[in-house]
Amino acid sequence: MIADETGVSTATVSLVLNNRPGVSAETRELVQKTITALNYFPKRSASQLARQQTGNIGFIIWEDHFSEIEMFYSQCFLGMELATRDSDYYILLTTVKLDFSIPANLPRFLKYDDVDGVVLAGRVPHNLVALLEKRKIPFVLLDYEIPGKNHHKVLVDNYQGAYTAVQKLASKGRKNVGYIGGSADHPSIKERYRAYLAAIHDLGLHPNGNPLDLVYARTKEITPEIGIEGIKELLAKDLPLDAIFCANDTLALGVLEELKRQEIAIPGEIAVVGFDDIYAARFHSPPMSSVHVPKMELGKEAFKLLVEVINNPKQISQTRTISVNCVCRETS
Amino acid sequence: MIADETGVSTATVSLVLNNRPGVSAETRELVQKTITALNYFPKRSASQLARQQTGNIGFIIWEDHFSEIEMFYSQCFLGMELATRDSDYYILLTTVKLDFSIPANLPRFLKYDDVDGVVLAGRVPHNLVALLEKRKIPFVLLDYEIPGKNHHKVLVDNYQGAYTAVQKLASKGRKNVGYIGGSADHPSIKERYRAYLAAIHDLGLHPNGNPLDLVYARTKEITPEIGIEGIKELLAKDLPLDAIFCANDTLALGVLEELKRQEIAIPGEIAVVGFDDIYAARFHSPPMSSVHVPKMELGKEAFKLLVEVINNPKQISQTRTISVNCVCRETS
DNA sequence: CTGAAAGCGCTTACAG
DNA sequence: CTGAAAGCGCTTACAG
Repeated sequence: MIADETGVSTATVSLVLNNRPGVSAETRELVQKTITALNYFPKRSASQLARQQTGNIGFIIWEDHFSEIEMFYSQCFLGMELATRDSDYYILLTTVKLDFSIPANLPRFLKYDDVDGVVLAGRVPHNLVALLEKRKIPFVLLDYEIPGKNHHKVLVDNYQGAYTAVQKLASKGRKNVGYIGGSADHPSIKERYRAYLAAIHDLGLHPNGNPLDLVYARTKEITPEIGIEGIKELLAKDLPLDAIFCANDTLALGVLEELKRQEIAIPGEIAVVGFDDIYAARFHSPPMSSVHVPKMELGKEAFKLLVEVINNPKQISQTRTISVNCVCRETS
Repeated sequence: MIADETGVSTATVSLVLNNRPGVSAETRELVQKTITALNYFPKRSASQLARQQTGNIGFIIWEDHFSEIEMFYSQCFLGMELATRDSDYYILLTTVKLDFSIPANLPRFLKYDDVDGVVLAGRVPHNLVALLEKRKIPFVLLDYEIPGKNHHKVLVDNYQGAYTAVQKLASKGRKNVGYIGGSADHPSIKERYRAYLAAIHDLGLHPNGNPLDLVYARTKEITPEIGIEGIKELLAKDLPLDAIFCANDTLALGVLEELKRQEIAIPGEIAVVGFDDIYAARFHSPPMSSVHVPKMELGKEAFKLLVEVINNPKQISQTRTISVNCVCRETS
């Protein structure tokens, strides 16, 4: 079409379309011009076929995560979609169950090899990851990792975030900082807990020398109820307690609710800091202090990493860590 | 590949692949077998190129809607994605701003003609819709309509839902049912309001003969705060009031909050019913009564309609209405 | 620097 | 019922 119009060969048109050398300045300009004049765009399927790529990348997320009120991963997706706009990639979003059987539950785009790479957001079935490895499909994990495995991944700096949060609490004069957490087997939560312990130790925030006295850490799936239970249990101990660091905002929401119910002043008597900075935290009344995680950034970074991996599949596994900071609002 | 293995022509393989007549039972079976044996799948880009289609459908949503805590349209998307799995379509999800300029903000898949059709979820820029019409790209509106225009669309039965809600309230002996709404210019909200008025009239729920006394309807964007304002204003009138129907759950959440603050018994003194049945409604304490909207169904239906439109572009505009029902929980 | 040619892997009339 | 052939619209060596 452009070739007809300009009298140049399609080969040359292809070269300028893909911004490749080997074309004289004049022809390039001529072609360029008629391209914009005719509002021409190359047909995707044709170039894909010729290039032997798909131009798609998959975004896989546990269906529960996608529907969660936190919208953590939806925001990651959004960031990724935004980043994608400057590229030629399209994203294919699909959800999976954690209880994942192959090939029954395999996303279509994996079954039919319709993606050049995949990002896996949050907790995903390990056998899915194993399949990706076996099939040598480039992928990166987003806010998740599999212990003992070396995968490309982008993570939140959970340790730094939690440490900073406790530090801030200490800097405001809090002496007895408790911890409430669920999902203790989750890598991220583990890190946050580890950082809490370290900070308590480093900053001399031991209550009576035994920091575990102010710790409520369970393996159960995180819900506001766990937060409620946690704060109840901690309060029942009747030890000095003037602040709580929660492993995430959902828990903190529960904690706040219970403190309110017991008419304990926030932050007067007890300060509360969460982690993730979800919408509900910012819009809570009073607005909640939390470790802000830049979710869109995470998605963007995952995309960038994935593209690198696609272009250079055998590079060694990379971990990209996104730093975070604690934003103080009215609960601390 | 399959052709080589079986000694049949690629043309024949293509026929069985696409389940088309004109192949003997034996050859068909032979081909079928080696297809599954070799775990073969046709290459998408090749068939797309030959068929002159893209196999993609776009899902366009206002970015604010996508990030809203209600997750209404995310759930629609999910339902659509699920429906899509039995088809050959992939969904390309993208967000837009309401303030939409062409071509600057045109989604890539529209710019490059990479979709066979589009579903527009919720409120979308009207100039975008106009562009779709002009370009003759098949599309369906999901939970939205443009007054005066005849588009393919799938809607919630807002009228029936609202009417039923008021009816239920009446059946429980409520005599003075108020209304609180925002976004009064939104087609769905209008319908709900219209149904409220009709129900009040039909059921003889006039307080003092003037139903508008118990109405708080604003044009402002819906937020819990509008709900708070609304109930405050209604209460200030000091008229008999024993129930509130809210145009949606977000408002109802605000109403509930304010009633609690004022220590008005729910539903003892005032019953509250919302609309949409978002997560936050079900998980509110106490669980909120609401008109349940099957969001995943909506997405599924939109997909089905779109496919029909793609296959038969010149059919006259269809409106598919999804019926809803009021689920009574503890606030009514 | 430029074009002719082959190839990517399908589908679709068209003969036979 | 089946195959040979052309075509879909690009890209990529390869000559010149």
